[in-house]
Amino acid sequence: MSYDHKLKDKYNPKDFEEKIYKETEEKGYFKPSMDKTKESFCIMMPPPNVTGKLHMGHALDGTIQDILIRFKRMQGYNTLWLPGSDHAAIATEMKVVQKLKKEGKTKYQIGREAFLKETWDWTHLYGGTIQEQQKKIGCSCDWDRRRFTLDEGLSDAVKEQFVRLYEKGLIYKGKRMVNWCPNCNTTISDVEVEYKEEQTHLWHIRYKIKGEDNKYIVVATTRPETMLGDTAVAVHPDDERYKDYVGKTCILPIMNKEIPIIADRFVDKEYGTGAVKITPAHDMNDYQAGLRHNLEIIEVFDENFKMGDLVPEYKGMDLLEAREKIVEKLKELGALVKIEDLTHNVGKCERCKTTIEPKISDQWFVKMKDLAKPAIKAVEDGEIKFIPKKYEKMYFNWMNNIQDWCISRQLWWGHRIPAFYCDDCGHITVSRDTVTECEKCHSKNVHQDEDTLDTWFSSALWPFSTLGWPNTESEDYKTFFPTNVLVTAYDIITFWVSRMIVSSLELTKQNPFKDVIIHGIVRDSKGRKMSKTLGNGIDPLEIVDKYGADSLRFSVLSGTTMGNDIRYMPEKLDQASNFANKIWNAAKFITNSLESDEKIIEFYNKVYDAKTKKFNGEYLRLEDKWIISKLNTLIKDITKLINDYDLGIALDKIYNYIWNEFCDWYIEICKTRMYSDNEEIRVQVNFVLDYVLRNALKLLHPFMPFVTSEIYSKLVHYDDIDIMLSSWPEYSEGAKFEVEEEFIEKLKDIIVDIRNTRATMNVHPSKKTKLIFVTTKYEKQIEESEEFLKKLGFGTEIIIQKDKENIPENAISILKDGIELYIPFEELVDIQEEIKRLEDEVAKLESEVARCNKMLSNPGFVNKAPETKVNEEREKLKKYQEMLNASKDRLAKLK
RNA sequence: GGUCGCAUAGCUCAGCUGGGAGAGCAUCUGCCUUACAAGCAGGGGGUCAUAGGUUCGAGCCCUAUUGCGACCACCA
Repeated sequence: MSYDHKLKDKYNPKDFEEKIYKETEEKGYFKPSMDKTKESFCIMMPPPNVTGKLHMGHALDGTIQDILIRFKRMQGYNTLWLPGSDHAAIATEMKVVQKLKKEGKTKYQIGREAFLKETWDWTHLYGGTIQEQQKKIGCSCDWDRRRFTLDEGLSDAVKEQFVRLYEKGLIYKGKRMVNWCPNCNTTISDVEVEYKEEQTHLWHIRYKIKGEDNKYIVVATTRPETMLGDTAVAVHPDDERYKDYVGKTCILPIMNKEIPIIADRFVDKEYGTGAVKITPAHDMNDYQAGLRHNLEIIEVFDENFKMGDLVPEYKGMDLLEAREKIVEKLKELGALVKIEDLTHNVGKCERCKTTIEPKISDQWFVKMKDLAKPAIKAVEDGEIKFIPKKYEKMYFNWMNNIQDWCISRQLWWGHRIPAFYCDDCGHITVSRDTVTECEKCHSKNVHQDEDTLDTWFSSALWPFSTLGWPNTESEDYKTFFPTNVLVTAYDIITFWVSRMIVSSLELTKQNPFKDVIIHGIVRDSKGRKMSKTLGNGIDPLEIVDKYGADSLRFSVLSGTTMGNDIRYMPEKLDQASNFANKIWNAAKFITNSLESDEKIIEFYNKVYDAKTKKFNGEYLRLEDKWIISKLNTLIKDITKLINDYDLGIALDKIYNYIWNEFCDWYIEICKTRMYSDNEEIRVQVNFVLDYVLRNALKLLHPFMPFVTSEIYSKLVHYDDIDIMLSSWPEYSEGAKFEVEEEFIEKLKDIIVDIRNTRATMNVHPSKKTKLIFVTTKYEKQIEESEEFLKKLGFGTEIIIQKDKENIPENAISILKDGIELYIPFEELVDIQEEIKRLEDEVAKLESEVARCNKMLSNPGFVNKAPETKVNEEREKLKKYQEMLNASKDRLAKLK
């Protein structure tokens, strides 16, 4: 059989990336093998918002997961990477609301049912784009198992969770001060509030102390209009100024109402006047204080955030208008002490920029304290590990101070709360199925709660709802749960990761995953967050288009550490595509000159014993053993690094091996053999080139799947397996050649030294001379390198001898541990130059010897440092001393 | 305010349980050497933020200071 080994002349990712993705997906390579004899490995992709577009964060997230999946797949695991998307309640609902707005409609006009239909339509239309984009960067997920948080199965899981928690008394309905957006008419989670600096005033108002003439307490407020609802004035308990007032009452102006003066630690003595008016209905802090002190809650505004009817005069007024009127009135009454300028942060709705109003309302809550306990323990016990570990602190900090979780949202797009109210007797039924009859009074007048659940309530189930839970008998659930790894950014540890652990432990009694890999955020080259408003975002798809997916993947990972933010340097893309190009050219060179597959395979069978995994060194040359040995170590390192999730370091190591060792050194060395007339020699070197490249490509494949795939298919065909399904290289003792490796390192040094020496001596590169090696240790190896050294143009003749006899007087010496090299440059050498060079060398060696001596004469070091370290130093000293003496001798002779 | 993190070459960052300061990019020098100039061979460049402490020995451990960042809470 003959195969096509030809690579295109130029590296151009467009020629093959899309093609390879399509082919491998069609062949079903992304699906799990479901081989029962194999261990399973599963990652759940954090579901991107269905409204989302691929950004650099996704690119990083996807790349990390894809690397792990491809790595485990090659290692033979039954691998599943399950993708999907999140319905993203607010984000999606807003998109549709905006669309309706353009058409001149509101969601209330068209009604809930029609609105949901619109939203589903929108979702079907735009929801798939991010998946297509993930394919472009090479994500090898099983797309057939893709899930959506509003899928039927997942919705059942959500109901199941709600009902179970409710039945255990862990979900309750309660009043809570929430962020309310008067424009969107909904509560907003704290995360969706953005703070903006605003110019305003601090109004100082005095409240008369009851029963004392001319004694007042002055409060400072930014919101005088809420004073109508004041039910107390608070001061700090340690505040000397107000000590006498605590326990007394004062008179609320305008309302002419008597309210108590209380002491509470939340008051900041330094701020304002140190006295605060308490309006429990319209301020988070005041509400809490109100609860602590049992204060009445008086609402000042009506539902539409106009003035209520506390004072008929202001009824229906806009808040700002009312503020003016009230301030005027206070002035009139002489209660206004002063107006201070103030800049402070005001909460705004992230979507519509309306000022957020705190509001008391009925909401559903999950009691978190008890649920959090096992979740904390799982991490404490190390059953769930965070990588890097520092993020466990963040997790603990959140979990140990956990508050009850408000899960209801006044939105339509989402899982509707499965609670049903009887209009006649008010009884609440929580049920998995739709309730049409009150279970208490059998009235048919029942209606379902209008609200939906927080998006995270469904995302919390993601690791198992996607596998069929609550059906714990499903094949996928049994095979893949608990999952292995979760990959995400640190900003959602609290909202998502913690809640998945909680839900999973409560509902399945198992940990949802074992390792949580936390990566940083991709920032721009100046270190700023990428954002739409700044316009500094980098579109990963543009990069794929220009540089290819492999380069994108390389650029987000190379030189990074897990967990740290990544400053995205576009220059890395050049580095990446240069690298791909380098491999391409090397591969082109190798495959173009390949002998026939049959001959190479025949040689392979001769040199390698598959049973013992051992190379027969007799058939290999020095440099072959060296590169194979290096590869062997690399395999071990990379496997460990990926298992430890040190992906950035792993990638850089492979990069370094391929470029600096394989291309710049090994291939250069091999050229003479590749052009040899002797077929045996050619086959031998072809085999090694192919062997090393093949395995290096495998190591690189998880990182850069496309270019490795394309090249791999052009190498010698031992079998027809694509690189994706080929087996991960294994470290083998039989591929280790220790002595030679050590020698090659020396040889490299020697060559550099020869070059440098010639440069300092001003010897023209074309001028050749004899090289005299003096060694008792490496005769054999030098003999093997002879051809190579000559080819490099270093010598006309290589002489190897055991002692220093017959060395010309003025030969230049290069001293290495175990080898001395003499270059008789007599007629070319400037004696003065050589003396200078030797003097430098002596100085260098002297300082080394001094350093060793210093350490060894330090009694602390000798007595307390580990013995191995001390011996190391002793040996170094001996070595340097010898070299120093040799150099000194020579210097003396020259002089 | 609470919690956590970061500070190392001009830039972006590595640096393991404490034991002679590293990579890539940039820069400089010499090379169009038959896979690759998107390349090859070399060189220069650092008081490891500051001040103390522990230690025979600190980039690494401890304390304080300065600067930057993140998360949570809050901003009457």
